[in-house]
Amino acid sequence: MLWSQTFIPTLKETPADAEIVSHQLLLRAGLVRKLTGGLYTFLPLGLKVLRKIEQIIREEMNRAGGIEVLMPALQPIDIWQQSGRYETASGVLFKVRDSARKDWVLGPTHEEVITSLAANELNSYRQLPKNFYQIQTKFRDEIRPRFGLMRAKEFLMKDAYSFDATDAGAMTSYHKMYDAYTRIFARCGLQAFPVEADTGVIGGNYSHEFMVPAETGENDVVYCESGKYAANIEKAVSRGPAESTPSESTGAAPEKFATPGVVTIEALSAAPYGVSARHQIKTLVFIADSKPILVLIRGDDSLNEAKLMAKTGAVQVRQATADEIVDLLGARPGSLGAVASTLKTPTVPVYADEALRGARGMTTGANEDGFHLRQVEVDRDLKVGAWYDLRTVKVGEACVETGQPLKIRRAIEVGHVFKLGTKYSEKLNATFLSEDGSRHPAVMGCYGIGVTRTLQAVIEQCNDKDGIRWPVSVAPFTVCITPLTVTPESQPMTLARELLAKLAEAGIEAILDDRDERPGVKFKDSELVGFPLRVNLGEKSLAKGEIELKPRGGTMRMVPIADAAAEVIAWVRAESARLQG
RNA sequence: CGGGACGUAGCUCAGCCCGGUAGAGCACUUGGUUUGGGACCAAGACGUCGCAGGUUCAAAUCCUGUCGUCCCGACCA
Repeated sequence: MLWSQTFIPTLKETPADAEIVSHQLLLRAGLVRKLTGGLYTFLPLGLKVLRKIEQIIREEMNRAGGIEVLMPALQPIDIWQQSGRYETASGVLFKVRDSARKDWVLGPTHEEVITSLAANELNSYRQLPKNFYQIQTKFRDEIRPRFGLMRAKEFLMKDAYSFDATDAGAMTSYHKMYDAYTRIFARCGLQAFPVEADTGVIGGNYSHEFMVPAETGENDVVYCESGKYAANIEKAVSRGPAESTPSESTGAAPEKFATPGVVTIEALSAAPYGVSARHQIKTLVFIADSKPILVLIRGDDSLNEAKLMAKTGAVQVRQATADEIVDLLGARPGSLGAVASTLKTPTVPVYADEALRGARGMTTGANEDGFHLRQVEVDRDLKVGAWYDLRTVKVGEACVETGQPLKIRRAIEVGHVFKLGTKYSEKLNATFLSEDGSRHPAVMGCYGIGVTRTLQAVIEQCNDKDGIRWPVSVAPFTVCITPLTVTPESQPMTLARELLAKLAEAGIEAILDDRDERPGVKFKDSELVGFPLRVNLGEKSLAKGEIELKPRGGTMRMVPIADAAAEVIAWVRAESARLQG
């Protein structure tokens, strides 16, 4: 490929609306251009990278037994109503109306479609297991698209769906995908690691996310340095808070005291009250699937809403408004409590975090503005409907596996594997006949990789002050041939064309920078775009019979003209081998 | 949806506070000189100052509304 015959609009300056380095480099290296918020055009080099990532995914999915299909992006709403997600996922659904005024959905994911297919086509245990996958555009009405391709309204995703006859079979399918994902990210040159994950609206009961460590990620990962435990903070557990919960008896009954104007944990910890956060019970009011619930957390802990949803099985949870709270409890936020004798509506369900078990000598709101209760004993004074682990793990707490202090870091989620069970197969009638003639719903799994997000994650992880540093496996071109003179019959240009042809013969994709630009411009551009290896052909070196090999981010090496092609091929093969996993 | 910032040339930005004929650098066009790390000189082209309304003799500048973008939060498969 000749540089002059493709389209690589590099930018010297950083675009104002790109905040994080990978987004800036996507634009500066001429890989993508924005149409509007959350929608991007892939330019030739960006598209080449995308295709290479897709190819790696295809190879590994095929190796793991995946069968490629392509499903419609435009979907009828009835299957979404059938699965129950027309309501629960309505926040991200793009809906469109046709000329007959019928409504459709632009697919944000494809469980409904693939399960409909399975319902029709997979009728016998003899056909199982099956694992279908596709690489396809997804549409999600993200509330706030951001960071370029990281969170977009339209993006490319690889999604796979497995169908098994048994739970054990489903676990095998799951682990095949888990292993395939490990290989895929390694081959893309990404350091990605699996963590235990919450399943969210998609449902199911077992799940891992593949995370790329990055400060700009949108996820917090809790991990133990031993490597024996890692989990998304939405799911993470520990051996409990660093400081124990008070359990000493302090009195025969709760005692009401005036706390005018005190509506925060901090204010109650300060003089003149001096009730440490650890001695307080935080009472939160949520509306879970349209019904109010009380959630109790120790004062120095914070509620983990993902856990609340997972543990209570609620599909939609939101904080109650101030008015709803006054209606329910007769007091405003800041004076709320769950002490049974103060509850205006004693039937409201009360869920408490495990850390509050057996707590005594606690202080909590009196459900009367400006008053709190002290000497509260949880077992004696409260009616807790259910105990759950609802708190968010904090740095330094003991790892459940090793007891070592846990750490937290930010990360980008590039892949997610779920064991779904029979949630969708039951609702959409994807059943099969087993050997004994009985009918069962297929046991499903689903597995996603954000292809466009993976592309950007590679940039986020592989860059320096000069630009991108593509791993050879996904680089738009592995070699950039750079003659410093480009007049057609000059020695640099002649040798450059010969080298391009020899590399092509060896199956190596190179780009020849035939632009009539000063050397500095070409060097800067090739480093910005991030080709793994640059070959300089300049009059000075050629006069000495040498060609220059400059790996991106490495040191220059001179090789005899005659050996150039062989040296380049050897370098590329060695680099590729390193990523093959 | 709440909070914040910003919309001026293709890009990065100044001008706005304090109203008075639209600016710089880069990019682009032409000519010349250069040619191993984002060259230099000269000439040139490029704008309904996001949009709509208002105040005013006069609005990029002040006021109101609106649209868009980015960030934080909420939300999020």
